[in-house]
Amino acid sequence: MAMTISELARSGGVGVETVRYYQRRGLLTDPKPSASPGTTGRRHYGAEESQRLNFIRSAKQAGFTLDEISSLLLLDRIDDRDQVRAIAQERVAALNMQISALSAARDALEALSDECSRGDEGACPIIQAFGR
Amino acid sequence: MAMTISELARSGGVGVETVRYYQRRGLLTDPKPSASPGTTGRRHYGAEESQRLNFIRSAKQAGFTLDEISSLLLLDRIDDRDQVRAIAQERVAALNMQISALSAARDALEALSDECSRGDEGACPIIQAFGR
DNA sequence: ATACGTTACGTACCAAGGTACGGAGTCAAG
DNA sequence: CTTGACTCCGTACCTTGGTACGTAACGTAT
Repeated sequence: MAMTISELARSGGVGVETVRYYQRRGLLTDPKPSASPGTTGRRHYGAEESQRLNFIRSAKQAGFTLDEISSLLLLDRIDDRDQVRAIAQERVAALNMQISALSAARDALEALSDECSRGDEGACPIIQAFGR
Repeated sequence: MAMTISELARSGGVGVETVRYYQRRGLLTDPKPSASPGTTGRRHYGAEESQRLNFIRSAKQAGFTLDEISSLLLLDRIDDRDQVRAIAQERVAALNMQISALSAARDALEALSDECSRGDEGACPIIQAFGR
């Protein structure tokens, strides 16, 4: 359960440098290196840090910025349900907009690509049509 | 029809600096300043540049990088339909994947947000659940 | 005990896509 | 004819999210 930094990184599917970067950003706690084994000890991480790291990964996939993730972690610490929910719903709304935008772009692009393969003369209408 | 750079920028919904940046990147042609009005003339832009700028905007929304947009414009100039179509379909595939990923994230986030508003005790389960 | 792999720490660098700034010239309206 | 807005040009800087590098000290397997 006690992990070194590289084990923690592996458990979260990121690199060691990324873990350190998150620590610098305050997203992961930076435990004092335990002085037990040597004079300059190494840091040890447990399940909690691993969970935090996984949360960061999921939240990033959901489109949260590291700053927003930072806020979420803070709000979780101070137990502010309402704020957490508000941020989450804001993100859901943003995701919905983004999904529509991407869907529209995909449909347009697909239609144009089809048109492009049907005709034989001249350039693809993609640039012309997309430039409207 | 003859526009100054700021009119062109406005027509494309971007800033003047962005137009210049696109010119530096080779995405927009950089016409020689006409020497007709003064000694050091200003550049004049027409419908073609405006269309290109609009194309860039649309393509960016569809998730193309500026480098890819650059390629598309080149392929359009040399009339390489097949390549244009191939790039477009690649992008369609990427868009589909991205859309699924975002939809999954939205669904998860929405479910968690609902759960969060139902319970009353303790912290929102968002961090815990997302951290799995 | 010696070599190899990690760790810690600090600093520098990267890519993408802009955005800002300074200085000089120029155009257009009052 | 003066004032203010705009242009040109070059260069520097910004944000986000990392990645790389160098040094020194450590710990583990042989």
